[in-house]
Amino acid sequence: MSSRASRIKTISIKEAAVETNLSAHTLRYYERIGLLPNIARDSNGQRRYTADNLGAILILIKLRATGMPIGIMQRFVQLLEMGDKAVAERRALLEAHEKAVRANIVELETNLEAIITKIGIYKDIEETGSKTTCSFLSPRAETRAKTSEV
Amino acid sequence: MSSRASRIKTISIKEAAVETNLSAHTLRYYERIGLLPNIARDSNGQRRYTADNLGAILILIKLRATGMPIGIMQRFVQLLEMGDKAVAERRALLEAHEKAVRANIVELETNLEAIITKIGIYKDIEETGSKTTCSFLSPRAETRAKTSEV
DNA sequence: CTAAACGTTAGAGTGCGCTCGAAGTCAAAT
DNA sequence: ATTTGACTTCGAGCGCACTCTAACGTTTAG
Repeated sequence: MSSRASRIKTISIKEAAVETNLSAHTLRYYERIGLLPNIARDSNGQRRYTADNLGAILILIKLRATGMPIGIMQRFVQLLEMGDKAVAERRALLEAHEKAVRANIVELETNLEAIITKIGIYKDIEETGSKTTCSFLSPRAETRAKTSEV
Repeated sequence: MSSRASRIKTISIKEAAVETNLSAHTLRYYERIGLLPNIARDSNGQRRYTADNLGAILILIKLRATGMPIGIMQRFVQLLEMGDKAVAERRALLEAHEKAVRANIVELETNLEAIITKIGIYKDIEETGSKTTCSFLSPRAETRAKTSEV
């Protein structure tokens, strides 16, 4: 195999920040709290990010973007550090998260439905100039009198 | 029309909390910050919630559950208080929110895809007992050597 | 030689959305 | 008469995920 020293291309924290769309502050923060172990340093003690590091960061970003709390991400990274013998646990963790995200999406869609219905009611009001008492569209109010109209 | 006094059924804050799944604390908080104007009081100064109030709360909850920031909700409530002459603005606000929520759902789905792919990779590892170098499934790492495996 | 540009650390601060605590009022139950 | 319990206000506190500051070190350009 080939490995005579650091033939591997690495990038600075600033470049990594650009690549990942995180701030350098956040990259350091993630490292501090254990989400990014094994970030190499150069002779001046400055961080050098490898392609693998970036790959790891990108998946962490996806986990965050889907609402995984930092605490669970820390657990996930711990499992990563345990190597193949923790693959099953890692999978279980991700599957639990998948379930949570799916539930979240369903909740968003359901609530969005109701909001869209409300938009429709506003359209009607704008067109007819007043509230067409079409009460089955709105479970309450909006077809009502003065108080607490929605 | 019928309205001889308070023939309208109202409920206490505790009951409203149960109905809405918010805490009484949160109901008071929402009122304080202007999300719930016009909550009536009884002779002892205690809050009494009408069905219309509950209706309003329920839609506020849907807005929050879809990620609308409190600040925008305050604006929405202001528009509500202006009555029909602000219907168009209200609709615009909700339509902007609809757009944001749709974008959010798409983002969740996209990221979830990537996570599910990773779950698939873990399944493979569990089955074959090692990493089948099938690099097109994983844009990086996981099919790699020791460092920063994901 | 100095200044700018970039990095480092430890720790403090921020913004959001609640959540709670303290001190007080009131009414019904004992 | 007093206790219980639900309510009130106001302000402080909390958890999360950053985000920034201060003080300092190193490298490069003029």
